[in-house]
Amino acid sequence: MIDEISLNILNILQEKARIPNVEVARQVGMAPSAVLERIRKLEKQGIIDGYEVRLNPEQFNRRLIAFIFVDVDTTLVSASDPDQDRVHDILAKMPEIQEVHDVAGEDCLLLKVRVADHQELGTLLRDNIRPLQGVRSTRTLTVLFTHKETTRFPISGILTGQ
Amino acid sequence: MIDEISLNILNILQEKARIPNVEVARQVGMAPSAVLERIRKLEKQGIIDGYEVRLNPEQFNRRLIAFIFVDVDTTLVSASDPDQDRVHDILAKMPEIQEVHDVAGEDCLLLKVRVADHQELGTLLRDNIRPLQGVRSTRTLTVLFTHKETTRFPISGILTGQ
DNA sequence: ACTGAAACGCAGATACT
DNA sequence: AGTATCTGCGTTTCAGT
Repeated sequence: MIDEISLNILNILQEKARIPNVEVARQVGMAPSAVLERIRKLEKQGIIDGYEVRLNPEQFNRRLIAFIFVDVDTTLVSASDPDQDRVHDILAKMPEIQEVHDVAGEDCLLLKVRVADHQELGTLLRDNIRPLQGVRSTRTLTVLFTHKETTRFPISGILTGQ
Repeated sequence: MIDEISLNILNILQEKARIPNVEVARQVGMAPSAVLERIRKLEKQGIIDGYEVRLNPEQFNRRLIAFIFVDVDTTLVSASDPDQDRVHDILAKMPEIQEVHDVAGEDCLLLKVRVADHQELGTLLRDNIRPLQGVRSTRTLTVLFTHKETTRFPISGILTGQ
């Protein structure tokens, strides 16, 4: 279980992760050493997975988001050399591909990619995705406008595995 | 434009954002004050958008990811009170919904949601999404397994708007 | 735009409650 | 699991280059 204080600390860090420990302590009204101990514990328990810098995709010429459904022939893949990487592993290694999911009911993978423009998307599909062994077909949805995009989710005290 | 040193700093912060400034300075071989100045500048330029803590969804009972296509009747919405929030604004305010995109070619919205289980997904669809004015239908894909999920993207010196 | 010095504030350890 | 205290170290400002 996780208590109100730790929840509070996590909420503060979700707003702005790169702030001094004392500042967190002030906001929760505790001694810095106590807060530090709690944060260390949350990290060790795997509740806190890490700290990331959020970069502006626009500024790095990554304006286009696309979702790609990849129809994979799994029988073909399992029949080949078992030592070789599976399609999803190869895809996961490509830096433009941010997400690789197995989805239910469609017998395929769903990718989220972030590229500069439609030309780069075309290149990625033609040169890196379609030629993969086991890939039967792809279907691509490009994003026109993004209204919301966050990794945050509501946090509450109901913790599992505690 | 952005130079090699700033690129280096950003890469270090992408690995672990909550590290001391001196540590970054050591890794890039510069004085802490110089690194601080660069980071402040990157923040002010909007290249660095913020710093986030990465929380483990498993530990907060958010095991299920779903992608939901929401077919929206835009004519109906524009005919109603123009002051009222649009469907995508209402959806964007729901904390379980992490992403709201307009997608090309389907005349609909694509949502990414993160919930506890299929029951919670059902509740979200039935009580919060389908009743919205203008929502014609929804189609949901649930994720069976996630092979990769990151917000990182390759960064290079080719900056725009500089 | 970077270095180095100095003042200040924080981190992390310890002892104790 | 908390506070109080202390030392060493990091942060931040500023003058100089």
